[in-house]
Amino acid sequence: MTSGRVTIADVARRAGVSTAAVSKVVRGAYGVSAEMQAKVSQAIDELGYRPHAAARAMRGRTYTLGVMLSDTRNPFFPDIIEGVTGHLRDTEYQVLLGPGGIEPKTQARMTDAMIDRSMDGLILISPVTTDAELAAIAAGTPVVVIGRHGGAPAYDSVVDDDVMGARLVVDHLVGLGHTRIAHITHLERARAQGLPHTVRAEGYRQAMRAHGLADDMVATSFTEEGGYEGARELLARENRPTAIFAGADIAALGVLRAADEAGLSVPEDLSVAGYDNIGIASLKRISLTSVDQDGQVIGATAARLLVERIEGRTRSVTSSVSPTLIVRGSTGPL
Amino acid sequence: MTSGRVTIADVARRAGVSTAAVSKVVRGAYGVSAEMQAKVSQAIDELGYRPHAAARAMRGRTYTLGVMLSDTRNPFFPDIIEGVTGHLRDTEYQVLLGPGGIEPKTQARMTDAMIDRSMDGLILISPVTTDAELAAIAAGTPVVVIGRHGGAPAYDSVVDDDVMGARLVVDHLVGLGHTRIAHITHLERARAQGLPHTVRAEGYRQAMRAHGLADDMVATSFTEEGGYEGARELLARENRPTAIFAGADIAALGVLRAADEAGLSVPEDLSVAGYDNIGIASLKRISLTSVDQDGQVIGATAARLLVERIEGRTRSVTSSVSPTLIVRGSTGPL
DNA sequence: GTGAAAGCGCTAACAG
DNA sequence: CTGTTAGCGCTTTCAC
Repeated sequence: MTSGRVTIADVARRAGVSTAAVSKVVRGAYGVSAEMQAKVSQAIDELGYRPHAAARAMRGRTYTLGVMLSDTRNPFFPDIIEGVTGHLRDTEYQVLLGPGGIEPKTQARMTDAMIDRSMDGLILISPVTTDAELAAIAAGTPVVVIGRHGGAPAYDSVVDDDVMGARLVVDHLVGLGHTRIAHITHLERARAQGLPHTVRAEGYRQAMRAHGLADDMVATSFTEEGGYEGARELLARENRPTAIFAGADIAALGVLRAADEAGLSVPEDLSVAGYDNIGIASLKRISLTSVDQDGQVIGATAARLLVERIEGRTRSVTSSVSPTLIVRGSTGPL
Repeated sequence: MTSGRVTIADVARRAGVSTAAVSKVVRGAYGVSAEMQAKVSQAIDELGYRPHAAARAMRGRTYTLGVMLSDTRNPFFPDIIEGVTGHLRDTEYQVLLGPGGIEPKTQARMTDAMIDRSMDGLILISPVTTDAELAAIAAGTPVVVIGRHGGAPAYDSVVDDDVMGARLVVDHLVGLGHTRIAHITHLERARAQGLPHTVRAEGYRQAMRAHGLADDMVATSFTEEGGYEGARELLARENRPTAIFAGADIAALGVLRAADEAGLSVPEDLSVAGYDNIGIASLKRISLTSVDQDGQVIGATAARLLVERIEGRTRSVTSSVSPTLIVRGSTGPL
């Protein structure tokens, strides 16, 4: 092993060509003869040359795409990530994930860090930020936003049709005879709009109104604990709901805990539904009725749109994925 | 907004100093007067200057640490990540996660990608690779390996005492009167040694022998499906085990599903224990007895060791974290 | 204590 | 089709 790293100059010397030629071969750029291609490729293999990403970043691309995760703990993310990496598997792009946390400040720090590192494009999952900030980011770097409704010209969007998802749940519960159907949503401190929970809550409200029913919402957080607290509050009411629709499965798990503790049988005494159809929802012991949004398709779509943008598309695209209702044992007739 | 990005030269011009001076102030390097410091800082704020990571990478550090994730779906990871990011919160370092997948090949591709991107250090979580490859990586970049026993001089290690964890489970089950205690482990295709599942299996075997009992293992995978399949196989035996110890909670969830489907009550007909104490293990409906390894501490420790290495330590360190047994409702007397 | 200047490895014109 | 050359933004000697 030589002292330093193998550079393009080493390869050029070995192959007896110029550094520019090596650069072209590496990038598969136009204008190289087959002979040159062969010589250089051989030298690359012999020397074990690997392009230095930072040096590339100074002039061209980094072939790095960043995915900003808003909450590492959300079991829905692995599906999206799998969709993204799966779509990019046979390309030159590498995917790096940035744990942004749930605070606007930490998320902003993360996106800044990704931009500082010259990433070629960014996928932001449910970013908690203002439209203005988002537009500012997208002005300098190709961006695809996942899970935020009401797209903007500056970036592409991939969303689940959350209004439809919420309606599917309400229709299902009403069909079972329920009328006192409560909803647990996520309390947002930031002034961000069009986030999934907001739209789900709005869809819930619309669907209830369409059935001539009064809505009943409580805002905690999309965590197991948040669902638990929300359910405790709802179940303590004198005329308690007979069904609870949690805006996320993770919160629905908390609802189930609260029901267990209150000695209520599910679904006999209380029907429970969630959203996201996370893996454990299908466990027999959980058997949670949930809305499935196919994270893999969402992730793959986001990756596709991002690459298109990087490669030149400027017209904004919004892709909407239709959810489906998965009925399981946690919901039943009144 | 000017056409290009704000560079160190812009700041220097504004502050009326040299670029070298600005560089020193930005890095907090030795040898700058308070006056200089103030002038430059002000110019940085006014211009909104941000250091260009790629340019820095050409000469010095990138202030980027990479965490290679071997399986995004493992619910145990968020704890580790939280520990890592928490420890690094008030430092200049940024953490980027690399989804390496479960294949040796994809993991290698990921670590290569991280090295190409000049990351200052790498944390590898349960990497599936040979000791030789690991040593080669660590020769060029500071590395901390999580969850792999039998450390090496080239890198630091943070491990859970898996032998102890397995013993805790076996002792607990034997104390409840069980003698036919089976273990579900992960089938490794690669020739990697010292991975957690291997050590847990070995710990299980040792503990069983210490009690004068015969071991009974089945190797599938640490997934919900793997646990399900393993349990199906075990429960189909004529003299079926009365207790199943799964090497990971995620697999234990599959065991519970198999038990439910077979019409077996837990823990009356079958005791089930897992490992990792993932969040949902505490849900009343799951109530899984499990071994807790405090991922936050593991993550924070790994981050601390990595920074120490980056800053010059060369002596290898291995940090072992003691697990604890969390007894819940899934295990009971025979 | 401060500044001038030489690169780090690569890409993008532009000549040949 | 191939080679020469000029930087990208930053850090780092080394003079002053």
